[in-house]
Amino acid sequence: MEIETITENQKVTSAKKLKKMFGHVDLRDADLSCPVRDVLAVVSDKWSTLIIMYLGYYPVLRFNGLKKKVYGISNKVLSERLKQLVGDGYLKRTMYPEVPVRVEYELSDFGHSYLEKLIELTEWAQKHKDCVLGNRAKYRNT
Amino acid sequence: MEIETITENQKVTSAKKLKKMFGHVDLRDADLSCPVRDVLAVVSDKWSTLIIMYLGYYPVLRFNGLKKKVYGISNKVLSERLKQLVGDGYLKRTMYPEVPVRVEYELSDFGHSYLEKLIELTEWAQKHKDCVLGNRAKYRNT
DNA sequence: CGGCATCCGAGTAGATACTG
DNA sequence: CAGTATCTACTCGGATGCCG
Repeated sequence: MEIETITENQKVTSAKKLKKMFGHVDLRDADLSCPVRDVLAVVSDKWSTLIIMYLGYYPVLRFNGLKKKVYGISNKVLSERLKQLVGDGYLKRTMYPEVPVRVEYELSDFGHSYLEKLIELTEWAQKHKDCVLGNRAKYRNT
Repeated sequence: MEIETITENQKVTSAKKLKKMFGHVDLRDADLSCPVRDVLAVVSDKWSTLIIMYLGYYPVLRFNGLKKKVYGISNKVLSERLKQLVGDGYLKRTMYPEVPVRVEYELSDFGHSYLEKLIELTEWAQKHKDCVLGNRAKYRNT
């Protein structure tokens, strides 16, 4: 017993969903036309994920605040990611034209919706990490 | 009306989950100690995702079969990803010592479990892609 | 057929310094 | 404070050729 058993039925269901998703898409432009890939690009990114998670934890953070939380990120990358995340609508950016300026970042509703998915995924990952690590250990005979 | 509304309650729930997840983790080694990140690494990868999805669609595929399906992937990367996916337990690799050899890849139960998560995420992405693309269009004034 | 070894080019991250 | 600019270093993907 390693993980919960996957029934044949579930497999078929998955296959059907996949068929609906890209069964009709020509293979050749699967990654060109795929907007999903595009959206998923955010998941892919280590820093973006951390930024979003920290903003789910601390509702509002400023640039240097984020920089402290997201340990190890450089100015450049943080600023890039923030711009991208704001541009894609995950974050809301509010600027207060004081002196010195104050800029606050927080999750948008869309960002929160995304965060929920991200948390689900993370929970799954935590539940199964031992499985992966176990497998990895077993194959440590290169 | 852009996306389903996120209630305050949901936000609080997310925050609590996050707290449980890494509230106790020291920031400094968040990405060192984080096994989740590790597991998530697979999601991050464009090719791995495609491989897993195609194997959810076609139950069994061989090297060159995969290469045809996962259009545009190079031998090197395919072989790397396969090795990694097999090593992490997502895929099962069966070799038939015929001449010429035949090697078949299929999803393990763990892989199927992962695929379900992946599909969920993809469905979410599809549902929200317009939102992202819309946002992106709005911010096209750099 | 099912890969692995090698080389090369492009993109990306990181560190540091500087500006409104 | 909230970034931008620049330079370097390194990784990663793609193409090609070879081997059991």
